[in-house]
Amino acid sequence: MNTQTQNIPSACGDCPIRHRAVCSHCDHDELLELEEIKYYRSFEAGQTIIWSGDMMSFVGSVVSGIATLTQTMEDGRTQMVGLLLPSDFVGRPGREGAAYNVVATTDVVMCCFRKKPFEELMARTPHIAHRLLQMTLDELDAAREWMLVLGRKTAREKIASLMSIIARRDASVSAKGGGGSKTFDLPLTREAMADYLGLTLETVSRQISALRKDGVIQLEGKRHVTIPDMRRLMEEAGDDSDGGYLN
Amino acid sequence: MNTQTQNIPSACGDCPIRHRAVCSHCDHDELLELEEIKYYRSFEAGQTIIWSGDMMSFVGSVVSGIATLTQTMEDGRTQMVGLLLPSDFVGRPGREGAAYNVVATTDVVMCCFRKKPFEELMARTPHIAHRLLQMTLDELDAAREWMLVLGRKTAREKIASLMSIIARRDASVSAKGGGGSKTFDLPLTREAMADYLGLTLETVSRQISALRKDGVIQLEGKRHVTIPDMRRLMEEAGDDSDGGYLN
DNA sequence: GAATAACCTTGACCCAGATCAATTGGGACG
DNA sequence: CGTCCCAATTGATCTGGGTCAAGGTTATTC
Repeated sequence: MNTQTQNIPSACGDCPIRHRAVCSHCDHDELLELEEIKYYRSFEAGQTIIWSGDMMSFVGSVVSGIATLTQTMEDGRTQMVGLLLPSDFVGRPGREGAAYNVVATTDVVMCCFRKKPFEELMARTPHIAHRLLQMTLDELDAAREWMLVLGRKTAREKIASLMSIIARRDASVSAKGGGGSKTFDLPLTREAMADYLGLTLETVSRQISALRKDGVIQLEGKRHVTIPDMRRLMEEAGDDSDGGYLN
Repeated sequence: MNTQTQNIPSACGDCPIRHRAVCSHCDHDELLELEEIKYYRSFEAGQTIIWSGDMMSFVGSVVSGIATLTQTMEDGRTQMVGLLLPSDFVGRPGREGAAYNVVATTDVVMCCFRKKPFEELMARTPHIAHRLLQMTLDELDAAREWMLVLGRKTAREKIASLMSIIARRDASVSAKGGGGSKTFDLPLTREAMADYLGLTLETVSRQISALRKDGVIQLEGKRHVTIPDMRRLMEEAGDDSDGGYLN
């Protein structure tokens, strides 16, 4: 029952992603121009936002909710290639067709721009182009990080890596700081995690159980996760521990 | 013994990558500015060009030769996350440290720019920033393509995918066109292929032998490959065949 | 509150690819 | 010409994660 009213910002000044999205470097005048051509769209959980191969008439930013980028082979094997959180950019200026499926995992609100006007605006507005370059470089880094996970990590390390990534950008730090205990809700089903990690959903389930049994994570219900010790989790993920991520 | 003289272009006008690199959209004046701050560096096969974690004082383009981007875990597992061919860009404007190892696979000549001056120039020169955005978006697409390979393809499909990628951008089309027969030299050792594909070198060797036995590829020596039928190779790679790649 | 349907967990078995190990082939060099 | 070295091949065996199958949990609907 997805009847919860999604709060759609009226003006860019109120926008929750104002300072992280493509528009974050824009000054007042540029923002006014953007405001001219923007419009909001809502999508329900499960709905496909863009079909791979389709013409793409708009680009935009995720305002709220979570979406995934996936690639699928003819025989149905699918691989997630991106996880879109609020402020992430969708679409590719300067290209006609979409290369991936974009699917709403939760209810999603997007701030859209028709592609043509946006491209023209971008040509005139270095702030936007520059910010988009930054964001694209960040995504490229994330994709390469993920290639290491997919190519070389064990199933257990993969799960730990996923938990650590979600924890780092999604989590609320619990009251008793100490070793850095964090809590969050998994935004993905077991199957979606499997598609992200190049595993089967059974293996995902087993490894989550194993990490729970070993005390690396705690579960309440199926989705609510607590990480008692981030450092421990990072070790399990095979990451350069002590990499300075603690907070 | 790598004593072969590497031909270093003297002026940008003579440069073999003039029309594909970051500078490809530059007009005459912009090119002059770039020419001011550029310098060439040569690296021998096997030499590390940039160490992960090091300060990066320059950015630049590969002029000739082949280099790889790799990530390594503490226990030695390594994953290649990029293959740099002539005209590819190295380095990340707006970031201090290098995130990956860059290693010369063959002798390499690079056209370098000190980072600071390049960043300033970029801020003044939309043509460069725009071209860099394009190239970064292309790399991101390639990385995501590769995530599907790493996460979901079998060893045989992985090898076929690698062959098909190298063939598509590296190959000379043989005289008798027909089904599109192609020939090229593998620029990578079996071990490097393994690191690219998330496999062991033994598995790479076995699968190459299998594809040879099945007539999908032909080998002369260990490196020289002929693809008698590109369409067949694409099928083996599990790619959307008939995707319109034939030529 | 029973029925349906997602989603998740757990078990038993199997196989693709890893691991360990031996051998081959092909330059470069004395 | 032999030898040294390194890349590559091939074989034998092992195992992590896939596959197939059987429940278990919640939430939603009537």
